Amino acid sequence: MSSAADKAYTGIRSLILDGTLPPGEQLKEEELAERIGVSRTPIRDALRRLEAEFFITRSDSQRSFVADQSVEDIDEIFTLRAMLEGHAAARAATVGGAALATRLREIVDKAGNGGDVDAFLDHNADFHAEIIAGAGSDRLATMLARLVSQPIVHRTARVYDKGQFERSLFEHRELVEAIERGDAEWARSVMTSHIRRAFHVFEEAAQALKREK
Amino acid sequence: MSSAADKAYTGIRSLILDGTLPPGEQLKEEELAERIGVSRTPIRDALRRLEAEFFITRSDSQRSFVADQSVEDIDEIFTLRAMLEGHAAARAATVGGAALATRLREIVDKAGNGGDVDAFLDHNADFHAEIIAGAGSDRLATMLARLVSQPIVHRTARVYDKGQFERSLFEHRELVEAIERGDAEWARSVMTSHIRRAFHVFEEAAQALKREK
DNA sequence: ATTGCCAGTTTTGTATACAATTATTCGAAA
DNA sequence: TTTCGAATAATTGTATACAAAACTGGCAAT
Repeated sequence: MSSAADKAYTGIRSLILDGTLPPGEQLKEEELAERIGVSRTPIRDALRRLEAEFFITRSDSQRSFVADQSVEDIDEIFTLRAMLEGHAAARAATVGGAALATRLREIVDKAGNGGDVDAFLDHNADFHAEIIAGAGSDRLATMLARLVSQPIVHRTARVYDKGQFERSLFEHRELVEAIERGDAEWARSVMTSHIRRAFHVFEEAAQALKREK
Repeated sequence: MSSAADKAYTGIRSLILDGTLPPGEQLKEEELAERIGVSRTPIRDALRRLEAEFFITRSDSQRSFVADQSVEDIDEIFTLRAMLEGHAAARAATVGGAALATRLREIVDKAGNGGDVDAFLDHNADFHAEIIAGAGSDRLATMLARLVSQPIVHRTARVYDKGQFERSLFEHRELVEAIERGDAEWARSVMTSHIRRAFHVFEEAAQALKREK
């Protein structure tokens, strides 16, 4: 991908993810351009992209703001994700066949069951990507990509403890089994629960964090 | 909205909708700029927007092409739309309350039951917009807006006959009733059928068109 | 005190020139 | 004929200057 626009995209994204630009903050093209070290043109591109991915919202007068991340917003994202990805799993079970099941099993087998957060995140990303690809729907894949690039989704896994990693892996294995047998509704259910559970883990962690303060 | 970018967006959209730019055709920024009468900058904006709405796709080297519209593509769009809008209806039934039901009933009552295609399209757009707004989920609304702006969705109603308009109105009334009673699953089912039926109407019309040739 | 409006400031929109990348053509070698 | 590569053309990317629009603050009228 083009260098400056990519730099702008990842740069702004990082500033949002690490909290430098908090929710509600206005994003000014010129300021960002100076900060990232590119001109306004690639910044504008990046803002459009981030808007498509729900990272930022635009006012009616075209001003950009960092999107909210209230618990309601997160709930909304997880709900949509559960629905869309449940659908992806169902379709994958229908059209993926044995080949998909084999690829998924390989990914699951490679996953260490240790507590390495980054290793789990890699495995998790691979696994979900394979299922989404297996569903064979470009638009579905695009919509999910836009939803899942949301900051909060990334952070959720950080609050997982060892037991939750294991539980996730167990669910992944069950999903492989469902897909192996071509049972669409089983696959959908497992995926839906898998994602809804992730939401509640996050929710509890967020509340615990709030109590600490 | 800004004038040139808007002109570019609607201009390119029209060129795609009326078939001047057929599926698969490459869109060249400079050529479009000349054609529409603006510079490349607003054209680029418009292309990004049209990409978000699945009107165009980009190659790995960032070249833009008019998106395919095979029956499979249409099926995919209607399937996603049925799922998302079914969810919207369910949520609307849960959170919308009597106020939403009243607004919906007004829209339905205002709809003439004659065969005026444009009048029906207006009513239909209003009705669905009200339900989506009633669901109170910005991201869901955004995703649906992107899906439904697809060319084919617009064209579907054109092939409706009088009986199908009446059937649509009937379903709208049933939806109001479900929302009035706060029955989320009833609302979801009616909406899902409503949209899936629309798909099959389109599908048949497409096949009939093919046979004529 | 409140409202409305005007001037100044800030921010985004647009055009355009040039740079970088990607595709294509054409000819030479196998 | 086919394939490879270099030259050339076509296309998209980026920076920048200027235009247009939106916001802000203060002042006047009520």
